[in-house]
Amino acid sequence: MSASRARAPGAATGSQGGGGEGPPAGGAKSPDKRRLILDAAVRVFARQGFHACRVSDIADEAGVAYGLVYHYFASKDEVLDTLFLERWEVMLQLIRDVDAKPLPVREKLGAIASFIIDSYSHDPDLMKVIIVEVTRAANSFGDTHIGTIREAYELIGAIVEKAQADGYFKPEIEARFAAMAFYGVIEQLLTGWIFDLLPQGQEELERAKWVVIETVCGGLEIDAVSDGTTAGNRLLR
Amino acid sequence: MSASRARAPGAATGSQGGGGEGPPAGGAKSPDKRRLILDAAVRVFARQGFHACRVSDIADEAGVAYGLVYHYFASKDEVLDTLFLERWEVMLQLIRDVDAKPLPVREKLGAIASFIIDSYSHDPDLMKVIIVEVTRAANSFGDTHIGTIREAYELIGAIVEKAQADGYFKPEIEARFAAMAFYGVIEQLLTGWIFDLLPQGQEELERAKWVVIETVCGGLEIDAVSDGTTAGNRLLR
DNA sequence: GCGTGTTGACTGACCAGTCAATCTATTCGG
DNA sequence: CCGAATAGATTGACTGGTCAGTCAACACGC
Repeated sequence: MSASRARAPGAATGSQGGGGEGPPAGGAKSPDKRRLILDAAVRVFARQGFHACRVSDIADEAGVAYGLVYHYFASKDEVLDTLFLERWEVMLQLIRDVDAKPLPVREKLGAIASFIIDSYSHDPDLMKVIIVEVTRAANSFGDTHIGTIREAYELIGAIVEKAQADGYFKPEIEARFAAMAFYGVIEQLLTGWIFDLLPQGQEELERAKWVVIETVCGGLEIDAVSDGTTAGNRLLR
Repeated sequence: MSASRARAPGAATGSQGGGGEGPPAGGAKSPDKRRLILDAAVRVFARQGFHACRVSDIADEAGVAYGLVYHYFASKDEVLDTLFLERWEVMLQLIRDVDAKPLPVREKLGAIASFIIDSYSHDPDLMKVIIVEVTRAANSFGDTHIGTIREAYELIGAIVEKAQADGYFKPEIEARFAAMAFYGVIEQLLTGWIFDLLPQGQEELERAKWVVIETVCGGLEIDAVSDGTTAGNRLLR
């Protein structure tokens, strides 16, 4: 119906502190059913996929009645929209913050790669859902959020551009392409973990951060220590 | 039900020569309705997405009766399976062929990147469908074809491994990771074109091949002329 | 006794897949 | 050569099941 409703004003990440499921116990209201539904949806979407699951699966997983899902969300779509936007917004903010700091490119891009990989490490299901059902779904959801997704690419592109202007990165590789390449490497690694094509111990994830930077920056940087000696030996088609 | 049927033994790419739609006219049989349906499905899947389209949309697009789709294919799924396998098999063969030739890594990987980008250039809709509906769909189809998809990664990984053994690529970046990175960059560029986030003239596509190689190989290769001087300056956390 | 939260049975639409009937081409006996 | 028999291609109305979303009623705090 009326386009997007955009609930969830603040960041609202936190909570989820303790472990148990059980009833409220404490004094305050019941622990935000809305959040309960959202978290359950992540699990269900990750397990069965957005299209293959029913709204009742989400309700069951959350342990609430079917109708309550529609009390908090206008539609099944809105549940996914909310999950995506909530997380993507956090990432956009991180990129902006990182960009604002006076750091070398390697560290800026490293911080972004780390954030994404840590996000996966912290909540693999959520990242799976975002990537599989939104980011990579050119039809349906990808189309709806294309503007938001694009913003991330542009922000990264701006970082690359600045690095080029400062003489750290080769100017002949267009910044937009470089940004896509950088993001593509990260997303493909996540995909590898999601599909279980790549080993995913804590150690591997940590090492992957280094690999991303080493691979991409290595190719983007002007050769070596900018000593002048080894510059432009084999490139320049 | 019974798993895969795997029609389409040969490659069977070609056909589709002339332009017009109209009735057969000539003498021979009507031009392979099966192919007609497959080609129509590509267009419909690309336009509406696999889940959002109805089988009747495919039949309409192909200009055949609804039931005929089921004469040639056991299910809607099988149509997509066929499209994917048909194309992926061609790519796997190309990678094997390239690997068998005695070429420098840059040229091997360049040939693979070129093939994929040319495939997109030649039939964007088909590549869009394969990437969006299969390759990146961790649930449903991605799951079904995971083995076939993985084969491509492994083949590329083997190329990287050999390059490492020959001393062209850094041994400290695991070959499997490097292969994912390489493929990830390409897929993300295609995604950029599919979503219209990146300019896509013939010139851009051609240039992209170079960017992929320059970026990835640049990061993977042992620094410059392997002089020993600039090695391991800032890495090794 | 009002509003927010909560329940779950119900409905209306939608669509994958079926099937009996019709059409077309090819074979073959006479 | 012709017409009957056979097999495959083609048609589209119909069915059965599934599910997103609705709604009337109930719970409960203030």
